[in-house]
Amino acid sequence: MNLFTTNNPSFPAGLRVLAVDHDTYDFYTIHHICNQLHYQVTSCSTISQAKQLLSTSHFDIILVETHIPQQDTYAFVQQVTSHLKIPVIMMSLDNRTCSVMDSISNGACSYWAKPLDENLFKNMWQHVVRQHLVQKESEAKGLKKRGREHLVQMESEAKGLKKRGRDDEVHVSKQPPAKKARFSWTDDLHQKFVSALNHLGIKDAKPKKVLKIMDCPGLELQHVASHLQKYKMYLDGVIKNSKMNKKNNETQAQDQEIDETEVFFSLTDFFPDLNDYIHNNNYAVSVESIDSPSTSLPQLGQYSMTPPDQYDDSDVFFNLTDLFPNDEIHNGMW
DNA sequence: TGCCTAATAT
DNA sequence: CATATTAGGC
Repeated sequence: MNLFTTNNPSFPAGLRVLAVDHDTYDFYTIHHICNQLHYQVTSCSTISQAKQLLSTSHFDIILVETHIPQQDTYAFVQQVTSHLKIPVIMMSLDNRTCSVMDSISNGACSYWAKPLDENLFKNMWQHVVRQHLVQKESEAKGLKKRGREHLVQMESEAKGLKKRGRDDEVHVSKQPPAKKARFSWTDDLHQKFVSALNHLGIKDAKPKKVLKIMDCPGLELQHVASHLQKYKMYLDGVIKNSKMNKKNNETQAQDQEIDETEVFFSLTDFFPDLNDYIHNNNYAVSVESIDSPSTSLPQLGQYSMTPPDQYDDSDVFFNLTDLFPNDEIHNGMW
C-alpha cells in the first residue's frame, strides 16, 4: 500500500473504503458520496461478509454502523483495529454519549452521527495517515509499551475533557498499534558485539559496557543483554563439548579426572579476531592441534555465531590457563 | 534505583 | 529457535 507513502497527485482519491451497514438508504448515500470523491468503496451488511472481504482485499479504512441487528459490531471493531491496524469509523443515528464511548473504547477512531454528510467523508483519510504515522513512529522510536499506553491514555483523558462540537475531532487512538519490530542481529552487528567482548574481556562484558562500545543507533540495552545471555550459553556449550571431547581423547587410564584448567578448546570460537587480541596482550601462545574441530564441535553454527565452515586446520587450541593465568576461569561457566 | 542475569514468554 | 520480557537479586 503505497498510496500514502508516495506523492500521489490525486491523493486521497483512490482511498479504499469498506462500509458495513445494513441500511439500504445509508448504503446508497455512502456509495454516492464515495464515488463523488473518487474513493473506491466496497460494502456489505454483515460482519461475516466484512471479514470475508477483509481476508481477500485490502482496505485503508472501514465504516461500521454501530447497531446492526444480531451483530456484535464492537467485537468486530476491536478485532480489526487491534489486529489488522485498520482505522475504523463507527456511525449511527444513535449519537448518545454512551454509544460514542463504546465505539471509541472498542477501537474506533471516530464516530459519525447520521444522517451522513459528505463533509464527513472529505477528510476521513486523515485517520489512515495518522495510523501510518503512529505506527512508523513507534517502530522507529521503539517506545516502550507502557510508555505508549500511558501516553495514549493521557491523550484520551485530555480529549475527553475538551468540549468538542464536531464528531470528527474525536480520535482517540487506542490499542497500542505497532509492536516494536523484532530486533535482528545481523552478521555485522554480531561482529561488533564480538569485538566489544574481545575488548572488554568476557569477564567484564556487561550489557551496558558492550552497548557503549558497540555504539549502534537503535541498539538497546535489552538487545545486548539478551544477546549476551544467548552468547554465554553458546560458549558454555562449546566448553562442555570440548571438555567431553578432550576427555574422550584421553582414552584409557587417565580419563579419571580432567582438571578444569586442562580444558582445551578453540579460542577462535570465542574471539574471531584472536590474533589481534593475543598480539595486543602479549600472550605467549602454546599450541596443540586437534583433528577436525568441526566434527568435534558439532554444535557450532547452530546459533549462527560462527559458521562451521569457518574452521580449518589453522585453528589454534589453547590451554585456558595460558590466557587467564590468575585462576579466573574456575567456577561457574568460565 | 539502576543494572544485571536467570527464567520465562512469545 | 531467536529474541523479548519479566522477575528478583544486588
